[in-house]
Amino acid sequence: MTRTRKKILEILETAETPLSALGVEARTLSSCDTATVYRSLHYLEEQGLADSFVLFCREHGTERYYVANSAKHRHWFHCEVCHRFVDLGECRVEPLLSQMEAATGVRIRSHTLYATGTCADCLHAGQQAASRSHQEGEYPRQGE
Amino acid sequence: MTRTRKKILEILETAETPLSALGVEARTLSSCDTATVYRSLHYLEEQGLADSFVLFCREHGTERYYVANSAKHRHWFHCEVCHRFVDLGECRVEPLLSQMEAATGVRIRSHTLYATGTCADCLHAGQQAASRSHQEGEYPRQGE
DNA sequence: TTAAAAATGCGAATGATTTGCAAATATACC
DNA sequence: GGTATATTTGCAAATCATTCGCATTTTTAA
Repeated sequence: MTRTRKKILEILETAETPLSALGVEARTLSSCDTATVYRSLHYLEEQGLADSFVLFCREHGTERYYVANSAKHRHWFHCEVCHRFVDLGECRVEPLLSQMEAATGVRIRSHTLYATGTCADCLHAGQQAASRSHQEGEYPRQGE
Repeated sequence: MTRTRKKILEILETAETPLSALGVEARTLSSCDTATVYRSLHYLEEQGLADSFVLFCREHGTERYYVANSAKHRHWFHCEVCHRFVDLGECRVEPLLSQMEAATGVRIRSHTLYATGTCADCLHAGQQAASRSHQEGEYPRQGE
């Protein structure tokens, strides 16, 4: 493995949350070219050293986020207000997916699950705002 | 609601699978401009009449797919070989998400879950190919 | 060390999605 | 119903993440 790829893998491993390609590039202090970052991330994913998922948010648009695959597979929450990720813990949908596989005859190779909404911090900030302005209402819950 | 938006909603409602914006445009027989299709899909989603999720696949890259929100929220499987969607049935992760909400203090507004791999049809085609060529192996199962 | 293979940097290209603006359509009001 | 106002549509140009071609540099294998 090349120096560049090692460095990028290390960035993913030490990050506490998923990173976009641009986030990774920033953490190399722009010592790697953008194209190289993308190619390295693809490489790491092919090698099973990284996982990724695509997420859309108003602020950042559609971007792909990467996490190191060193620990157990986890799922993430993305705050629509502050745009930070919150760890939702280890994957617990495997059993459901196995049932779906059995029911439909498909062979699942990978899955993507994430949730979006408002994180605890922003929720508190919002409630304070609500008590001041009486404007805050309930967010309807919807799936995707 | 305008004629255009009605037509696009109807396209989503009669589609058996999620559609990309370009898929929707094709089904209007290109009678709507691309920008209008995108704007209408955004409108329908804002109104809660449609849901969407972003999916990456080798063949089509990163695209956003839309489904009508008339029926119960469902989850989808995307075949990496033939690129068709397979219905995985009604959402069954709500209870898990509620637990995650309680554990982390976040407020979930929406979630995305889909799986990718090989559909039953392509699996059979692949097995036939395997019995001829002795090339087909196991796909490692991984999450995202 | 040394040739061949693979990776990197740079700049240009791609492709989905968005935006500005003028024309067309829908809605509100008389 | 008919007109004024607000909203939507079409077209073309712009964005933005991501990818690609190609010359140069780094790795790998012998």
